[in-house]
Amino acid sequence: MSQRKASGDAGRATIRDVAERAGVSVASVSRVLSGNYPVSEDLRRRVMKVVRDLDYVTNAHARSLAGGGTPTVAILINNITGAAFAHVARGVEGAATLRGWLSLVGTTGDDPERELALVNLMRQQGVAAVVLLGGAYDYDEYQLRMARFARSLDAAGSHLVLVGRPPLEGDVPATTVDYDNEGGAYAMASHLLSAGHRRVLVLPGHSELTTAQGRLRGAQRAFEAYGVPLETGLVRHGPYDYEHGYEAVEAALAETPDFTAVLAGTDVVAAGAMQALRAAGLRVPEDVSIVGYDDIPLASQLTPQLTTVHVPYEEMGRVALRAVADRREGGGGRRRGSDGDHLVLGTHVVVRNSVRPPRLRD
Amino acid sequence: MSQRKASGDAGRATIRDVAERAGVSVASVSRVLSGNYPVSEDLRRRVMKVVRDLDYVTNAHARSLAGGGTPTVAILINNITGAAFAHVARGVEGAATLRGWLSLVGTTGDDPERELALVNLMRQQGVAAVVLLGGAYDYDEYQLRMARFARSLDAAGSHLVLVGRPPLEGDVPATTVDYDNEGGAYAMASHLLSAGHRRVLVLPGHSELTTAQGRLRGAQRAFEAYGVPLETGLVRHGPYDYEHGYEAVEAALAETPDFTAVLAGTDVVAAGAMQALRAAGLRVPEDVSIVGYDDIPLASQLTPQLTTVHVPYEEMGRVALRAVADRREGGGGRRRGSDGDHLVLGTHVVVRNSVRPPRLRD
DNA sequence: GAAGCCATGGGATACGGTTTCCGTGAGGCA
DNA sequence: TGCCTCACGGAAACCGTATCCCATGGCTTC
Repeated sequence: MSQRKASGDAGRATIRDVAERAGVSVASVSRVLSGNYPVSEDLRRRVMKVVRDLDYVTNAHARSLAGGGTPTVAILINNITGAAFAHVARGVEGAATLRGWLSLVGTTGDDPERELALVNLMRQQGVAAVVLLGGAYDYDEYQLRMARFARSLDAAGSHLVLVGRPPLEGDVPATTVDYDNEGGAYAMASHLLSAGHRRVLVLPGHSELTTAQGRLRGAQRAFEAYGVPLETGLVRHGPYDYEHGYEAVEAALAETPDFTAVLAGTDVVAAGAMQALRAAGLRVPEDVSIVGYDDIPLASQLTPQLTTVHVPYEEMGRVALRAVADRREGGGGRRRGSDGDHLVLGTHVVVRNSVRPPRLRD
Repeated sequence: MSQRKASGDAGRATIRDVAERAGVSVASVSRVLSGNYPVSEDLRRRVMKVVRDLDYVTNAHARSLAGGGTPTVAILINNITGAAFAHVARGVEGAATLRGWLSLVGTTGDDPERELALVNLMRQQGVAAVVLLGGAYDYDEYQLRMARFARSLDAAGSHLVLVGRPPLEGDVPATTVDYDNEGGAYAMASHLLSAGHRRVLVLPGHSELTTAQGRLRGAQRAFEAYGVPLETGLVRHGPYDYEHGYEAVEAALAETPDFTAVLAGTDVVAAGAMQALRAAGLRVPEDVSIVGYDDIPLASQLTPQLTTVHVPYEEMGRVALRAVADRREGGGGRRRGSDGDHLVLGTHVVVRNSVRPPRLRD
């Protein structure tokens, strides 16, 4: 009685159960199912019937242990509810599905501990790649940390992909998919400047976030190009959220109320800024112009619709997955440091209705 | 030379490599790592040193094949960029992480084929549970399809969880986590009615979507309770998106322009409706009131901030995971059809600034 | 001082597939 | 008719880990 399983067993059916019931060998069942070996039509029919009867599916763990198995990509994200990240995730997931790959997802909540734990967890899972989403904090430790991740994953036959953050320095086995962050900010600021705005409230984001740094740099370059000084008193740092946009505008209205436009680091920040302006009795765009960054759906759902910078988030996700898939098929023998390790996608300004030439206020 | 692996091997290190290098048996390494068996301090130190040197992590596939392994929950979602779904996903993922569980995610894109493929894929992965997110289309086939999924997963030792849709009929091994959809709509409609609105444009959603049906039913009940007829000419069905909200209001303004409020099936639909009203020169809420449903962040980011129905999406996700975790620990021997199989969470109206008493228009 | 016990470590086996290596039967050609 | 080849089925060796069972050594106890 301690044989194999009892017959009326509740657990899942094994390939042996199928073989036995079909009166064939285990190998034959495997061959029918993987289809990489010629089998007679009769055998195939017999096996498939039992498979349907038993509602059998192969055990993915056993399969990948034995060599086969579905490639899996891990998506690590700060906050799954951020619209931008969600779009990248969709790009990755969509492209993965297209190739029959699986997607694991984990959220780090900006916690380095959790990030480390997740990377290790994904390493255990033997994922083909780990995709890290979102801007990074530019601490000294960061570079070392990522380099360690990259090498660790590389040694395990996996691969690190950074999306939406600057590439790692030195000879690190990682791929970066980035967008022209600074260029977008340059174009956006130029748009405001060419409309005649000179005193612009800038809300770039956290000063230590790489994306915020790039956006601020782009704006600065545009101001320089126009020969307009970017007053430091009109630059306010803070998190990429609605509350920050609201409060920053409130504070600015109290301290330096003579700005005629707001250059927000994010569409969500722009939404907060817009609300605060309205609360103060100012109209958008008649009294104050506003622009955002990201071009998430919110941008076109606000009234007025927001002029903003389009970032190809979903495309970035697709590109990221394609990069790892190619590398995996190409035998991974690519030399490091080659161009394929750093992909940059373009951004562009989307003009909607939130910008007008400035007009004097009382 | 055809022994095991070459020493300078590029693949990941195995437990045997660790054992060999530490001069102990494989069993000892396993015991040190899982920590469920007494080992001497000396042994632990020796093993851990080698583990660090080799940067070894256990192979999750082998582990789960051998009996151990991290439980995994699969989240199946129509569209990952929907804010509501994202919040449920966050709830599930957060609760999963808290317990050391892993989260797989897949998007179905409303395609039954893909849904089936994903359920099977998840079955192969041996997931502890499959969580299906979002409203369902009330076709005849649906009940059968879900019942088949439920039994199939149940037979494989997994479990189906439906979130945000009505429970399955009959004796089906599935858990449902739902919210008081109809009650929320009833309260929301009552809010408008008690403000004095009588002619209300209702945009419930697709007529075959279960959530839309519930929201319409709730509104109807409220109108009945107030003794006000709900005119069918003022009910317009359509998808839950911004464009539908916009177009429905445009059409209504052309055909039946005497409504004083809009009861939107979703916050996003409300955003579209709001935009269309503005485009027609109407003010919100002075000329027309608007209410939404879902209470996604967008609702409070619009101007004016939207009065809407709060749905505890994230909480639902947490509850869903807790349900499967409990069932798994409780030995799964629960009788079916008991109360634990259908959980309903409450909804409530969140009053913001998008409703005013009606006033006559020209 | 000897016997028994507890604390540890090691060897073997099972988990569920894939795949290689053979064996065997059928069919073609001389 | 006999031999060789081709095509497919079956047995067994892994994949990497957990765990059961047993051996061994030191220590307690009589």
